[in-house]
Amino acid sequence: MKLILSRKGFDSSFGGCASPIFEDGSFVSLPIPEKSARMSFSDVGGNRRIEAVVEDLTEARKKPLKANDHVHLDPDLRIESRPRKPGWRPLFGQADAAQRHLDNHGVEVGDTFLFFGWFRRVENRDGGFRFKPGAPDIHMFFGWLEIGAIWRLWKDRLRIPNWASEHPHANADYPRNTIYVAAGSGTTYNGGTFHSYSDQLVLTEPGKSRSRWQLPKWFYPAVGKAALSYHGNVARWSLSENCADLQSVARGQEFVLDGNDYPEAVEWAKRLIAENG
DNA sequence: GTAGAACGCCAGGCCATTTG
DNA sequence: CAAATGGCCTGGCGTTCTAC
Repeated sequence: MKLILSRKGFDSSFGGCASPIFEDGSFVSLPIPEKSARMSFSDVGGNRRIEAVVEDLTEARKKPLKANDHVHLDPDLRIESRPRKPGWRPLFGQADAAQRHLDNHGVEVGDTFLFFGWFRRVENRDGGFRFKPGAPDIHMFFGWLEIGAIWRLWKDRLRIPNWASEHPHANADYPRNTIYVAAGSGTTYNGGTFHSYSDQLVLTEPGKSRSRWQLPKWFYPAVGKAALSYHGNVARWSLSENCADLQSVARGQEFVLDGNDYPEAVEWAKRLIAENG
């Protein structure tokens, strides 16, 4: 099995601010703006009115984001984000160079995506949201998807089932357009978002900038084995007593780790999902 | 000819610095 | 505080060079 650490949601260029962690510890990864998309912030919050949060957090900017700005809802992990058709399951679409990276690493059915993004605590003051002064910017896991099927839409002729038709990569014409479907059967599936904040979900080393990560010790690149993709340079890594520290790369969306080379990864991911999913 | 190596360029992220 | 700017980094990919 392979693990794929996947950077998704608001970042410094798309969205331009952190996704919020609320005062009760719950959080939501904000979908990135995309003009040509079919849905807006107002359409994808479901029980969580993310459009209000987005407007509050960006209103001081020159070009604030608005509730009816269109968004690319991907990965689509929360059933409650939208009214769903029967049979719905979490989906994740990828294309272009990032999809090639996944192909090159042989990502296949049975592998698991762990999605992370840029998060920061927010608080509610005078009826509006704002980032909590002094709260750190962190990279944090917010959801997962175990691959049950891969729709290689760019080369295989197949009909997208009705329940998946709203996904932004469905009936779209991206190069190497591919959709990953959550594993499962019937109404159960293995994918979703984590329910609330836990230190276990945080990648960023406390007190450091968000790209400096603190990982389990076994993450450290083993001699003769493939390192976490994009992170083969050992100078990026350092070992301390209990963990491996990593200067994560600025570039890249998907970082692949081969469970054959790092057997601890399988249990680690299972536990992360079991305890936070 | 053809496969593979070498090269240069680019995209797309984060971040330090500067500016307001 | 936030916004703008430029630097840095690494895999993808097209082009050219090299070996057979």
